[in-house]
Amino acid sequence: MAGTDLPASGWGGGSTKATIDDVASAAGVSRQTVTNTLSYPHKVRAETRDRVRAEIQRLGYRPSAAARSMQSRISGALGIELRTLGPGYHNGLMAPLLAELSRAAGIRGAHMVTFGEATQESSLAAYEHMWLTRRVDAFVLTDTERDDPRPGWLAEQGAPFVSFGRVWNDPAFTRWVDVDGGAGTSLAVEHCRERGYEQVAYLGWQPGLSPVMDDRYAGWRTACTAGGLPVDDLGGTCADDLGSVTAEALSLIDVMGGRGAVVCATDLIAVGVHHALAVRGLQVGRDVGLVGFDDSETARLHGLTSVRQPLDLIADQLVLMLHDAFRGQAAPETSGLLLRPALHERGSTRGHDDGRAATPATPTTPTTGTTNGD
Amino acid sequence: MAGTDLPASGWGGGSTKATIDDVASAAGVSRQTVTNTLSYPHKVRAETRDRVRAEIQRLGYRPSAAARSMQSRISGALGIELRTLGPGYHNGLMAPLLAELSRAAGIRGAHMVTFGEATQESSLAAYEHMWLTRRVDAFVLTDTERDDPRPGWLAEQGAPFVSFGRVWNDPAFTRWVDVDGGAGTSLAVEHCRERGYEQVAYLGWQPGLSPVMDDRYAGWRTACTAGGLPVDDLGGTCADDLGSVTAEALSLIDVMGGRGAVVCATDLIAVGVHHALAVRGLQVGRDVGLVGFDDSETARLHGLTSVRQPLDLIADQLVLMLHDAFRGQAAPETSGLLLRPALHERGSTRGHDDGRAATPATPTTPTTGTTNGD
DNA sequence: ACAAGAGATTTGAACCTTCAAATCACTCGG
DNA sequence: CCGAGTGATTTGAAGGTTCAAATCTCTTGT
Repeated sequence: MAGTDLPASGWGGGSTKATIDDVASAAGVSRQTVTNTLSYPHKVRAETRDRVRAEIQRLGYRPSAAARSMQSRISGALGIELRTLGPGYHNGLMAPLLAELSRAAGIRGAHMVTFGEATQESSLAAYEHMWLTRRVDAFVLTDTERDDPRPGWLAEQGAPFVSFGRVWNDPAFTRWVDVDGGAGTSLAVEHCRERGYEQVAYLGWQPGLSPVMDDRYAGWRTACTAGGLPVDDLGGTCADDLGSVTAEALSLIDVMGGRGAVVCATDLIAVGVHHALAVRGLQVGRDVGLVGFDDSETARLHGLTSVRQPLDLIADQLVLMLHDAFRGQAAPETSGLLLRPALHERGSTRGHDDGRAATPATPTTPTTGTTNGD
Repeated sequence: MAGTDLPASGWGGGSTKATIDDVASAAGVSRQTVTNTLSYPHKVRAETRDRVRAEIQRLGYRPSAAARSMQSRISGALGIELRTLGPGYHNGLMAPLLAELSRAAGIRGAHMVTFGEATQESSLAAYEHMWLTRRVDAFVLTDTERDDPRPGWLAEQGAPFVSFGRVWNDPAFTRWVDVDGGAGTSLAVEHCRERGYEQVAYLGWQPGLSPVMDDRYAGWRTACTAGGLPVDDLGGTCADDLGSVTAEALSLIDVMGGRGAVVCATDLIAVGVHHALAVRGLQVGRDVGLVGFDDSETARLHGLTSVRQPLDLIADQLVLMLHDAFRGQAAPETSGLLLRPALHERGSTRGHDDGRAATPATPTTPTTGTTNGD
């Protein structure tokens, strides 16, 4: 037995679809005329064009992405890493962002390719593989950390990339889009004031852990002082567990005397505060206002007013920047793009009910359909 | 001005990387010898092989995915739709699932491609595009609904596909992986009993809305009757807003007299129950046990015991099935694959504290790093 | 009626890889 | 010392597309 002597690849079969030659011979023209019909219609006589188009339609012809990308040396794919370990795995924003990126890329004829290693450290190997095999033209980075090795490595390889979130290593790198978290919390403070809450507290992670969170804190502080609101003893700090959140929330509520509002660094923290309010027998909205951050599913269920990141715009801009980067255009000189979030108002900041109609908490029946998650 | 007369595509540039010919001439051999060195090393003399390998290393050569896939007529990509509208957009399981799929596909030399239309209805057009351009070899379906048009269309096109979640249209279709939700809630009931809760209530969406949710309900009911636990008046039904959840939770708690446990259809519902407990002044775990579903980030923060879907296995199996489907192997005859979830135990079912040490709620400091979400 | 030119269409080449077939270099038995 | 056989390596072809250049077919002015 000689052995079949094939490499242990995979993905055998493959079905047959119409090629450009099929269309050409069916329409009685040459390859190039078909190409022209698709790309430069004005170069083709109307009569021929119609005939070719009819055949394209009939045969369901579409240019093969592989052949096309080989010819052009452009894959039309943008890579984005998804980690199965560490933070980001449960990042509730990742799926929606990816959906928006897919949409935005699609408009430009590109698509998103996800990849990821199981091991946390050797993530660069995955980038290298995607890049050297020309599977992707460029990368979208997310969850960039301080001293993140990826930007440096990509730049070294000459691989175009953009980042969702500032690249803290290198202030000279301007191809990033970020959300102005400070503007978000400022917006929240302003909103609370309008709704009649006299004091606005803040609850977030301890300073110095994350620039993003520090930013949100700063936005609260700025808006309060600008609006003549007190800040002393109203900036609370908690860890990432409910006990810590509840304890700190109770303390803040007591400082404010049970009337006021709390702006939170995340929706999850806001839910913790909501919980603390229940413990104290206070009603969210009427007694104490509450604002979350990220407008997650949790916020919706809890009727939480929450700061909403404009994921659609973010995706549009990231893809646009990548497009520019890939075409070798110069990066914007000044800085990246800082987008302003919006506030999604719900019942948790309806105000102290002076008989005035309140924004309802939009009760809905569960959506039908077989979602395997929540 | 004649005009540049180029199609309005995009993604201009493209950087130059080593090709197989570069390696060949650098090593003083022919193309085929390089291929052989990579795919059939035994066919190449050891000395030559080493020389070629050294050049491959030095030049950073990797076969171009496009050229390769054109040659083999296999793209090595698996498509998965991400919607920017409707349910699924905020499905907290999607990102982790996709990460696991990317990992699992990577092991077989494939990768995931995401796509999606902005418009909800014409989603088939996106599938058609991905398929006819041969950008993907096969598809992974999620969030299949009753009367979902996609399975039928894909089958018609001869496009291989698998589904995460049963395909309710067609019981004869067996290429699916799903989580046995009933087993999950049964597990939860059993766990609660072990921890000393005498009654176990259930709270979920109203029956008939979703087969997945009905399944979870059935699991609870089965386990209770099998274990000699009462079920009358303990199966609660709520809508998708906190008010409804809280009201129903309070009623269940009162029926149980403040001692017992509540198994919930989702983590979000469990948080609502948690909230109701706070309103009644009851302590979660010690007084009333609480189990969620999906082991989301919310569950972690709240110290909720939760049913965990084995996403890594799910992804492995989906990719494996797709691999088989693509190679034209026969589908499994009996049925799809129903995986058993596991229980991630946390403080919310620590039991009525008889002095015995309790499972701590794993308080942690927030992870560092610049996550833009929660 | 014919050269020039414009418009329409076809041919040739290249993109990079892999498979199949052909060639080359050796060793060994007769 | 030659033909056969074996192992190592090279050449040819194909896969589907697009660009550049070549060819063909008219129309128009003189």
